[in-house]
Amino acid sequence: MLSKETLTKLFPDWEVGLYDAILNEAELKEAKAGTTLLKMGQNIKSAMLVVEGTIKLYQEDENGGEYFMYHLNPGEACAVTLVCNYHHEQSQVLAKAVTDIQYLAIPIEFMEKWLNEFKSWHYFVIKTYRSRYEELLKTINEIAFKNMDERLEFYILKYVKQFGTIVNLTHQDIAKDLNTSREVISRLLKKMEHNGWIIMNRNSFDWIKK
Amino acid sequence: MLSKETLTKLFPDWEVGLYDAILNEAELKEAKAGTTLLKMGQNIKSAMLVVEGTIKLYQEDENGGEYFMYHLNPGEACAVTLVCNYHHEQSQVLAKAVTDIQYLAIPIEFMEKWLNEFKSWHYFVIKTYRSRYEELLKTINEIAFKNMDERLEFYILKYVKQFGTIVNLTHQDIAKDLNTSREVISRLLKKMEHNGWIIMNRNSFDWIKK
DNA sequence: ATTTTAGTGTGATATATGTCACCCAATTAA
DNA sequence: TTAATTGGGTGACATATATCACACTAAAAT
Repeated sequence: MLSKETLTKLFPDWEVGLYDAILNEAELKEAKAGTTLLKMGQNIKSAMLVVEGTIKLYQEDENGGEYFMYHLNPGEACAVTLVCNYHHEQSQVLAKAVTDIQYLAIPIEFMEKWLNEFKSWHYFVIKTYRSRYEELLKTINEIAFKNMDERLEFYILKYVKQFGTIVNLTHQDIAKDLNTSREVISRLLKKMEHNGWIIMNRNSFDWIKK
Repeated sequence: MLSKETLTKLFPDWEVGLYDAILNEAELKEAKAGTTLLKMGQNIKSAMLVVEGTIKLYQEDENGGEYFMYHLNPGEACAVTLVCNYHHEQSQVLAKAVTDIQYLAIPIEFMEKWLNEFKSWHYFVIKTYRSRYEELLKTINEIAFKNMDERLEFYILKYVKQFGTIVNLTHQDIAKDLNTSREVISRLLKKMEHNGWIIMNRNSFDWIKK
């Protein structure tokens, strides 16, 4: 069950009334690792705040391509679901649970209301947009200017920062996230192994650079 | 001189006090077409609201590469300059005036203050972030999934939407914005000419597709 | 224990784009 | 008027990445 204490830890900057509003209106949901939480074009019916676990956010194209953009961690919210008007109701991103997760689902009709009622909610929304905007800028920088080897390193570093140096991903997983092919990733990882940046195992490798 | 009337037209959703605050605290500045208004890494000392003209926003990399992301028009604000805390003071984007422009410069010390004082400012900031976030998503979609011919078409369409079907850009201009080389753009435009999508002239072409 | 599947390695080749070299034509400067 | 500059066209080639084909091995399923 969700306690005010948990909320206080996750969202330390909120005002008291907002915790109550969450307790009254939000539903605490769970999802298994691997679940797709939000698809491109899907109608948004509730805002998503992460309580436990990690979510990965992707840009998705018409032909099933995906590009990984950033992680969402406990205390963070999915920006696109914080809809503050009724014009935008379609998701423009793909969201997947990477671990088992718990999240708060808040019906979007409260978004407008809470913006009026709670100053700390207002700040939270701005902070969320701002930080996600920055993540997107980094992503654009990578794709627009970097070759695949650098993008792969950047990708691995994001993983390592989240989960530690043992990278439990197959080459195919990585290839999908970077919208390239498995062979390309295999070859680049081999090169990293030669350079002494990683130690490779089946299904995983260890990032030991520096 | 800046009048309350002008402000009302540009920012119809604001509350009255906010217009007064702008009139008291903002400086109306001008810049010639081509001026760089904001560079990557530059300290942000004021928020930028467009009054007249058009600004182009770019992602910039260490080696001088640029990638065009979106336009800012009158009534719109540069999201990165709407700093609401003092941790982020470095610009992560490059902003250039494409036409002669007028803009409001608001010292960033008012950002925090106005968020507290004016509800309509708060909404304005959120709306700004939200719409820019969406632009970045589109940009990522283009770079991550599309070939240069499609990206060029998308680029031209953004121009056409802003300025009309006569595209007054050299191949070199376009190449720079898409972080590619002039020859590539020349060849793709030639192909579009063959397809009957454009009529080419020196220094410009006319987009006649459909 | 044997078969199947998933993960990986690697050569060969295709394609998109980047780079270089050079040309020509139009415009601008001298 | 002539020279210089800018914009554009195009072949040749380099490079990064995508794609195909196939082999090998560890793990999982039977």
